[in-house]
Amino acid sequence: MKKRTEISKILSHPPLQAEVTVMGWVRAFRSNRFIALYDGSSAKTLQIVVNFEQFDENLLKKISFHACIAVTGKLVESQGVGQTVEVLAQHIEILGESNPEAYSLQPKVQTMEFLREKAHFRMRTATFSSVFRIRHGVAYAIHKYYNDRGYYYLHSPIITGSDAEGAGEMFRVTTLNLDHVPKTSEGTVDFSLDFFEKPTNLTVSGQLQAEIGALALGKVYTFGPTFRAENSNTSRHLAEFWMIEPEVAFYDIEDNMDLAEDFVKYLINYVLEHFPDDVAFLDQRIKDAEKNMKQEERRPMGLLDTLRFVVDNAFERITYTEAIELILNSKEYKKGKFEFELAWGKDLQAEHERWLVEKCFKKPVIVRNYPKDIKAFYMRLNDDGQTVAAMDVLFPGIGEVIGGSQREERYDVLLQRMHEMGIDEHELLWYLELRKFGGCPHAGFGLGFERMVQFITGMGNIRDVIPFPRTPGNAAF
RNA sequence: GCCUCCUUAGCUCAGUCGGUUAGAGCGGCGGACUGUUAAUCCGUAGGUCCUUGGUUCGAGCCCAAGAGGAGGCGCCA
Repeated sequence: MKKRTEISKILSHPPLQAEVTVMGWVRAFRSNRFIALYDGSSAKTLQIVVNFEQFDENLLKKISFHACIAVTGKLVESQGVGQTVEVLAQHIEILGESNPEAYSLQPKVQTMEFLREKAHFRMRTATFSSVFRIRHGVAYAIHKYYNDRGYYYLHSPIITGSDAEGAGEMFRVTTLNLDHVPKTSEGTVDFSLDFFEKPTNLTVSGQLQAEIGALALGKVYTFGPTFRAENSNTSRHLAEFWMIEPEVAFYDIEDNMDLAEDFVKYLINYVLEHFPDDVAFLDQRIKDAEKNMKQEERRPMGLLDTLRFVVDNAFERITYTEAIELILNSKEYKKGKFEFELAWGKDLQAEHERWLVEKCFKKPVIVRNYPKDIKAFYMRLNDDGQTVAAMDVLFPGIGEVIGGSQREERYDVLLQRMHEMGIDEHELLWYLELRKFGGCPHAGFGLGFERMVQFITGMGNIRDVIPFPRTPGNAAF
């Protein structure tokens, strides 16, 4: 294959007056003369100028929307205002035709719902290519952040024999013949004949295994797929999503909050620094879409301004008890603007979290020290005996992006909490033994990867920031 | 799991009180133009009004069931 130059390289260091060969797909062909070509390497297109009198008419007709072409020509300064350089085409080859009469995408704004059903084509659009470039950037930045700080990447298992995490409904993993399920003499499923000789599921969290790592390697993180079989139908939930779970020995809840805040700010900064064109495009895309919307439906701030604001300001840190008081004393609550009643001991509803973030503080909020009864068994009991050292990081628009805690390192207290919450201690003997032998204070959290990408890209639906979303009733592609 | 809304041309939608031949923009196709940036201008084709059943002289419109989709809530990341 002839050597090609990537569009991003041409745009960043233009080899003016040199002959270049570019290969990519047609985003637009205007006036039978100007091709906007993209090849995935940049959010920007490269303008190809075609002197149509010099080319065969049949060839020109095949330069249609999303057709794949190779162009050789001289790179020159552009005469137009929309771009700095352009290629004067000397030779054009059609690598892959795209018959516009039959092709399902069109050069116009199409709805996210329509494009979601065309997942094999949607990545070709400007919006989705920007989203997935940024998604890659966030993933890379996660590894870079932890690697640069001496953390070890720990691979927690995807198939788990434990169903005690309590993080949600699980997907069963089995090789049993579902048409003829073997039964025990009691009539229950005989899992001793299954592949693992016991019931197994897809993981809902790598946290408990990460704790094993933290108590040996000091600082670890997991970053992998997790699965929840909840029948969740919202723009913030997926059945298959990716989660980052750092776990750190000798960290308490304060250290944990510092880490969470520093971490997410780093990720946003990384994208702002390395993907400015993509962020600018998505920012403009949202502004264009909001032109036809009422004032109250628009975002309070543009995407770029929101990201800069989050990076430049300290997150608000309050306790659960303070949060309850703020909400109960708010004029909105007194006027009955909230759907759900609130009282100490009840979990904050989405509307309460949104009020704290978007109305009260107008910035990300970390809420800590929740009542023990509404949180998981492994969270460390505070001295008041009523609350646990849990923390949630709440973001505007998408709510909870991080949930974490200082873990209960005291064997007796942990055992007691497991009994209180009906957790079978025999299932988690290994977890208890971590406390019995060489235990120490430690803490960690889980960051929802797609929720983070959703926030950074400003996409309204989490299904549009993962290439192939899995949701109830949908596992296409 | 619960609640609400939607389904009309390839796409996005309009369609009045139930009334004759189903409307627009974009896209496609044909042509004109040629330094465009969502190019522009002229012309043109394109419809199982989601499906099934019902009410009615008459249904895109009303009723019922089903299918598909979206939004909100809960669960959480």
